[in-house]
Amino acid sequence: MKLETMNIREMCAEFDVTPRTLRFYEAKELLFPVREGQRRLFTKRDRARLKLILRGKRFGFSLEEIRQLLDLYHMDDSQHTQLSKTYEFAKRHLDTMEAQKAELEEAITELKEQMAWGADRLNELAKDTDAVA
Amino acid sequence: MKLETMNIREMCAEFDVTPRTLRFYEAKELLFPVREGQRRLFTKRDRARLKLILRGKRFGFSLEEIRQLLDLYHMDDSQHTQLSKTYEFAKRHLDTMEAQKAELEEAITELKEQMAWGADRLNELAKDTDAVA
DNA sequence: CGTTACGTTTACGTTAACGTCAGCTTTGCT
DNA sequence: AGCAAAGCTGACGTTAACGTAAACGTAACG
Repeated sequence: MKLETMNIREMCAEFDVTPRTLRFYEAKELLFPVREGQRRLFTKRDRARLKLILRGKRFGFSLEEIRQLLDLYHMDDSQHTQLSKTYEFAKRHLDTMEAQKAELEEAITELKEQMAWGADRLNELAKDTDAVA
Repeated sequence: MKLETMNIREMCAEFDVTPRTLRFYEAKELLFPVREGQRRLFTKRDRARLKLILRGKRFGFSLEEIRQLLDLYHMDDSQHTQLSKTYEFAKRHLDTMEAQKAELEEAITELKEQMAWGADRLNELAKDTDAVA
């Protein structure tokens, strides 16, 4: 079973992106599909990376930042000398993510407060309408 | 005390942005500084909005999305007819933020796992080095 | 064996979010 | 009065992240 690979259409369908996007990510060295003739075949590794790429984008990271981060999830023993450096990078990244989480929680709280205020206004309006009716 | 307003320099200093950015945000109707002659004076309201703008950016929202969201924090009684609509919009936004929070937590967990793996590698390397030494 | 469908490369176009620069006012200081 | 600093308004430049279109390859299908 060599169904480990997917063609470009299948990738697009699974991740809801365009072919252009996948080719663009390859050009930027975010993905490394193998070739069958001239066609691209995306491996399991590419799918794992793409998932991380899209997630990173949702968090507001640039593709360049994401490219660096991807290495964190592909550390292997061939990178002994870089491992320590990569680990430090990961740690910093973790810090920013936890900061982001804290800020997000604050934002959620504030928004909820605003919505409570809005709900009160709506209730008052409803009461007025009832009184008139 | 009319120190409620700040000039453009003070704003830049406080929020670490350039004058160009503030003028740009005004052009995009994200900020509404009053004018003293031709100069801009940023009010407390502008500062509150800018804070939200910058936060929104850190979460990966576009300025246009942010512009819509800003109204949520400035609902007043002059918007009776729009209040309900705005409230629904806020609710959807809250959902996306909570989804984002969930995803962020997942990402943090995964990254920690990767780092644990990396820490193990580093420990092994240290042991090998000790054995040789 | 033609044509339809899918894929490729190359290259120019587009949008968002500012950066940068030129030229004009206004203000504060001397 | 003179002049530098701060601010203003265009207007063009720039970068990231793709979109879009042209021109070509090739594999399967009727």
